[in-house]
Amino acid sequence: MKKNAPTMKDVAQEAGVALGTVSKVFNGIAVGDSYRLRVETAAKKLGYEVNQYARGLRAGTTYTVALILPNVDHPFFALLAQHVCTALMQRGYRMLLYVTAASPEAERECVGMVRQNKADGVIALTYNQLEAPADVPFVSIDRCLGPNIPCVASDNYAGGRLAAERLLALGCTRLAFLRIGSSHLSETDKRGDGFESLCRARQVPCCTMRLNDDAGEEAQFRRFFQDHLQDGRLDIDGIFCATDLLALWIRRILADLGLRVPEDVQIVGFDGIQQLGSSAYYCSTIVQPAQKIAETCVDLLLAKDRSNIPALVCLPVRYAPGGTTRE
Amino acid sequence: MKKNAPTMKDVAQEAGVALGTVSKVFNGIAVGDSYRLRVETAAKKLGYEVNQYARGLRAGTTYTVALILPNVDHPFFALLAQHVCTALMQRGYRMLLYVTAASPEAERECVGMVRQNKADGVIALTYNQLEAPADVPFVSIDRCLGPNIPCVASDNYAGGRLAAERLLALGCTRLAFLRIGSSHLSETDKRGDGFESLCRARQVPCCTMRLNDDAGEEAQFRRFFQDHLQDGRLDIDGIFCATDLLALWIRRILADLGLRVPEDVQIVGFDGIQQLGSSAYYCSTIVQPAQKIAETCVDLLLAKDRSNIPALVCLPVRYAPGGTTRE
DNA sequence: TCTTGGATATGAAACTTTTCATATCATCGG
DNA sequence: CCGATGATATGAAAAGTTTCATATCCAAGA
Repeated sequence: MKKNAPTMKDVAQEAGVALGTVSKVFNGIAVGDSYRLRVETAAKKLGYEVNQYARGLRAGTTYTVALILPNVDHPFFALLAQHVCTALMQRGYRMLLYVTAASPEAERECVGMVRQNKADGVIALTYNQLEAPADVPFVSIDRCLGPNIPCVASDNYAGGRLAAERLLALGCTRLAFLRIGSSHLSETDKRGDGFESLCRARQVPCCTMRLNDDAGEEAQFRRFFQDHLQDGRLDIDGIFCATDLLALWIRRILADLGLRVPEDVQIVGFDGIQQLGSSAYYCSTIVQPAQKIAETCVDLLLAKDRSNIPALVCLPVRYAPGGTTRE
Repeated sequence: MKKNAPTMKDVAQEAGVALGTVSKVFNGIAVGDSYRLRVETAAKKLGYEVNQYARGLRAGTTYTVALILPNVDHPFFALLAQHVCTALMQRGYRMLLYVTAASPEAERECVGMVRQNKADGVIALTYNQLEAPADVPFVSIDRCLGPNIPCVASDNYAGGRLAAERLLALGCTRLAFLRIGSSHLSETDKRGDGFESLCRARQVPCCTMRLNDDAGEEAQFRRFFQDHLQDGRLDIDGIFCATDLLALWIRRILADLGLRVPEDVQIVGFDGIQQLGSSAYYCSTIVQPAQKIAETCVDLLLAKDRSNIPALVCLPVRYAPGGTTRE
């Protein structure tokens, strides 16, 4: 921090106006034009900039929002972080980023850190159910945390149905839903619900594999596919993976087993990350509207009128086909 | 921000001690044990937490560092952001993230925003040469900004040499270096220098393609390869791409042209992003030590003794081979 | 001309912390 | 037993802003 930075007092003196007038100018409050001009030129001359800490102390508003994410090297989370950051900056706010590695303690700690006075609001995507503070505006992504905490998510249920619909439209007749990790009661769980619901409605066989994330994931998947392999042919021809990253993984396992995508099996992922869109993979995906999610979170958080904030906002997803030309 | 949060005064009253004593307790200054205990229990009872804004105002230290990046949905930048965030949190700091979209104005604006008083220090990776403020600790990544601004980077030159060495070791005899965008005078330019230097030393032919990033990139690449294509065979058998993302792109163009990787052409990228490591691509990469870079930046920024800060820190890279089994 | 009203500039108070000069206390050497 | 010493608690001042009650000004209406 600069040592002897010019203060409002300096600007006021330079401009020959009162302290309060300078304050008004920098807060966009009505001030006579001649005054405004004098203040602005004086401020420019002195190189004055508002001290956010003094402002935060006095006014209680810091123009800072905290974003809490499990990590940011997952492509979807990175996208989210970027869009939240941009949306905030457009509105004159800055973003404090916390990464938790999905550990419950870290998540609680992060919420604690922003709890009292380190941010005007919090946007969080947590893997664990935690108690959101009632005393700071809070928006949750992908998980309902409580009656007064709005939750923003993709329409995961519709996304799951869409995935099934598209696989069927592609001619698949025996579907599977694959996910990793035990249910953590988030909105994302509804992907599977939607998928299975459509399968039931169309009376299409659908098997589900929920994988523990604690041990030997890859081996479990290999066994799963070997169980479904008969005479070198898979008795599954359409797979819906709960995330794109999982889709990439599955795709590689299938390749190792000598199965071709999309000729032998069709794969649909979920997230809409760039890599999967690459035609080299031939996987389709259900695209989450990352930018829309980010902007919705920011708008909800910064809403002046906090009287009727919705409990859950589901945003529409879309289907993006994979590449169609074989390498 | 919480409305009527307990203050130090409340804690002091509750504990029956002076204000200054409470302050000392929260700043780790020597205090009698009985006093410390009383303060701590009182603080816990009241749910008191230090108000960072009052502290920032009075003490001038905010325990906040700004990270300025062109974007965060590039896998390498995401990795960097994550490691910087973690390193800062471990040291009791928090991270303010700014994304600039690489625009010169946005970069200058971001530096301006943190200039006076919004952060204890700045870590920046900028695409444009800009004037770093002298009044706030500043560390630059991948670009030397001035005599008093330390720059942290991978050893790009050695990385370029390593790439050439490995391609030759794989049996390649006619190499090419591909990069996108005009030189922007950053450390990353040295990748090409190192690569070409080793080619010269070994007397291996090496052509370089620098691509303007303003128009028809893909078409330019296609033409480049078509110019080098004779009777369906490429007169290049080893390609070094300046970044992994470019490598992925090139790989796809080659596939479209009917060329196989790695049978017909070997590709080495640079960055060490996860996706390229995936065996589905058969591209090798020069891995940048993202975590080490992040930690070095943070340590340099937070160094108490600012008397002998190095001007440039080059960190060692390593070679990571691509997948070896064909799908 | 005098009053009234609206608009806007003024300056002191408040926000919560850290810092620093002063006050207090116990200990120790003489 | 007394004065000096070192350690540590105390409380006022200061940091730069916003807010609010008050003061000022100018124009309009009587």
